[in-house]
Amino acid sequence: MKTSLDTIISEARELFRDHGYAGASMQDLATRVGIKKPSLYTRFPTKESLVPEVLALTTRETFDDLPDASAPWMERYEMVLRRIADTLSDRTRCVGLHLAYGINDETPEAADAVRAFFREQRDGIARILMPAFAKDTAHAMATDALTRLEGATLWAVIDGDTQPMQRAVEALLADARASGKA
Amino acid sequence: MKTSLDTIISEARELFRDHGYAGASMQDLATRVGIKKPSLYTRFPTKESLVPEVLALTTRETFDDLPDASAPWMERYEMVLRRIADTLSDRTRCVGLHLAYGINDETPEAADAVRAFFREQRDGIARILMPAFAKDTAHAMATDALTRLEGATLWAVIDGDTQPMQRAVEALLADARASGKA
DNA sequence: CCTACCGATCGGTAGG
DNA sequence: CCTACCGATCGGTAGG
Repeated sequence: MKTSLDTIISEARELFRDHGYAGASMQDLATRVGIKKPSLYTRFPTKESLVPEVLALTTRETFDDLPDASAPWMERYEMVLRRIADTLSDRTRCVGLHLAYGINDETPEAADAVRAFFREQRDGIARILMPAFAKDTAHAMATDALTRLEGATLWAVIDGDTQPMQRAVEALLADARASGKA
Repeated sequence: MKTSLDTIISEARELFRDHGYAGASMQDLATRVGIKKPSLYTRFPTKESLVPEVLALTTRETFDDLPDASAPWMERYEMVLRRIADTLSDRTRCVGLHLAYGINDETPEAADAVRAFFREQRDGIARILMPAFAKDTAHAMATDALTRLEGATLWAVIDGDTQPMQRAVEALLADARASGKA
């Protein structure tokens, strides 16, 4: 029975999240999915090639099945922020941030994928805010929302404390409610 | 001529910041400071033992030479936030965050040092806010300030964009001015 | 999907 | 502060 691509990508994500790009090994990944290391290389030509797949999976999980654009923007905004915050609280670290910190000039494809990932996250959130805010404002708000949620993972990592994450969500929602057009 | 401890610690910090704990090698560090790898081990028994030193240096640079406690709290708060933000913008990544994400159960001394580092950062900022806020409020504000500054490094890393960092500083200062006792 | 293997590099040590 | 070395592990390949 062939090990599914999705299983490999999902396990690779756990390794990248917990150990970073340099700290995650192809041998560990092979062991996790129950095959030998050379078999991994029949699906993925390099370790680096796993990065775009891992991030694409995360993008899908972030934005799939949101209420459609006919729903109130505030409802959609709240849902996406809570979804991101819950995932980060649950997994402690953000795989995108760990990869962003860990990739460098020697892994340019991975670097491009990380950049694209966070731009998609930001643009996806900004689009939700577009009905109620000017384009530039929506972009800045989306950037700052991600900034606060990502930063809050620090306390989850060192203390297991997810209160800063919860405070960030509530503050962001209150800001949006206070300044957005109904 | 013996290579000074401070030089080694400072160079180790650059490596940890840019490559993380797993990605920084003792060989690279030795090459940077111009000695052979075994000579490093006459000063530091393990790679892990560099972590507390690196973070202690950073704590000193964060809090040394602030205006003393007789100065207005807002002046001291602004100075420490700008100092942290400028360092993070300048270096792109935060060494503490990269280490926090990279250490694990196999490096317990490093994990303890990272925890202590961020508690000191938070407590140092909270103490500055104490004259104007209740203790719990000051702690939460300090935690959230660090959260936002650390999160803003994301955009510095992926885009070289330091505007989110500047927005975070201005927002934090405005919040403090609005809610603090004169 | 496997066994077997490659050169390079890892953290760290022996011994001077 | 050095030369020389240790076993382990790295990403990746040959060949079936």
